[in-house]
Amino acid sequence: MGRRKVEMKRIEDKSSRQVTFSKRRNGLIKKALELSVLCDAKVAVLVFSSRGKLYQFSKGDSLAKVLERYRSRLDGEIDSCLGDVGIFPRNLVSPTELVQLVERHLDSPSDDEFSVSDLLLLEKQLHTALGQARARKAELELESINALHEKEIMLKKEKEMVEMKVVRQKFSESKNLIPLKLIYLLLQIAHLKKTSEKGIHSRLPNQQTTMNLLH
Amino acid sequence: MGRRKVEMKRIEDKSSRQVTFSKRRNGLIKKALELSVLCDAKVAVLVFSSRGKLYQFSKGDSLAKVLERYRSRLDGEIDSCLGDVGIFPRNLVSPTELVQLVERHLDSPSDDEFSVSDLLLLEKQLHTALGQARARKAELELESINALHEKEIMLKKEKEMVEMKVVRQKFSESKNLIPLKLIYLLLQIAHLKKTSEKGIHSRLPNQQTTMNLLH
DNA sequence: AACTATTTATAAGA
DNA sequence: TTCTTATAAATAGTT
Repeated sequence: MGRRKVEMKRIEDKSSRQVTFSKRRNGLIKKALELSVLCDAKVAVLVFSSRGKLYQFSKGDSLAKVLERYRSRLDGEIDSCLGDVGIFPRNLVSPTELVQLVERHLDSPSDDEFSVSDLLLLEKQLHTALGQARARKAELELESINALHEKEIMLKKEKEMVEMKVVRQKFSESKNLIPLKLIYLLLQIAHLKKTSEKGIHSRLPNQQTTMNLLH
Repeated sequence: MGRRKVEMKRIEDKSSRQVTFSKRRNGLIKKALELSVLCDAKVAVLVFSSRGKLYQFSKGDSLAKVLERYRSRLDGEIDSCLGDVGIFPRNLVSPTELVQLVERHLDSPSDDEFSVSDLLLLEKQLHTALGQARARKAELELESINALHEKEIMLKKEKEMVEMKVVRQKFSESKNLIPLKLIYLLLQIAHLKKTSEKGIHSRLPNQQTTMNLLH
């Protein structure tokens, strides 16, 4: 819809490709807004320029929620850390061995003072706190891409505080800390596997600290 | 762009809202396709109708990758690890049922506990796996320099160092044995959830076995 | 689901 | 880049 019809293929001229990108990106986001408003739908649009810059739109829900919703439908995606946790023992013991181990344990469980409900509660709390921080952060990001970084810092600190609060509280109540330690290790491994596979550059507790924990 | 101009507000008539939704959704996705082709960009569009049905488009990358890219900017991965651990049991059985199931196993008398040397071996194995993953990750990290990410990493480190400090302190006070059984239960449940949800081949003890163990 | 009168998006030009 | 404008494209209301 311009002076002439354009072929549907990559625009070779860099300059006009840039101009078209800018115009059409705005157009797409406008259309997305209209769709969400007129039809009361939840819409998310993510656009990465070829240079990697991100433009986004979402309405009807925080983008985080839209993504969360999408993730819950994902099929082949190894997206959950539990999936990763699930794989890892295969590298340590054979499946058969593992089955035997588990069966032996379940057939004659021990009297463990550790409360599973405590652990589940803690995890639930963590999940809630993190989810809230995450959703709020996403909202703020949508407001201002330019102010993203400063807000990120603030939110991280906020999130950190919430996390620490829960962790501290839980630890102070618990007499049995080891299970969390192991789970933490599992999560670390899952995380590291995931990030190294996908080339994501975020980090877990640094090496030195973790080493100390282990010995 | 029709017979008359429409106000930018929710269409009240349900039928015409549905028609408009369908038309504009297709339009939006077409526009997204054009943008990605003409300008060589990575574009993802997610649309949820008000009844929750998902329509999507992505090009230039698998949608999963686009989302992953977004997620990597949004959150540290460990957040989602914890988050996923936190929510996983819900889809399997009710939280209450789950807690009861697990506790029933744990509360029974024990005559078969893992030895300390078994646990030490497991830790050693975990440590090895962690180290390997970390090495792979370090390689990848050398490749990419991104100022924003660097800052994110620093923040993350800071946060996690504080966390680990607390964790380490607490652990140093503790000398408990590790309830491996709990870990295995978690793994089983995770696996069950995964296989039942996603219909993926078994990786851990197979589903039948695990089911039998749980009931 | 088609049709078409109109509005809207945008390609090229300034 | 931004604006202008001719034209292509999308679509609201109709059939």
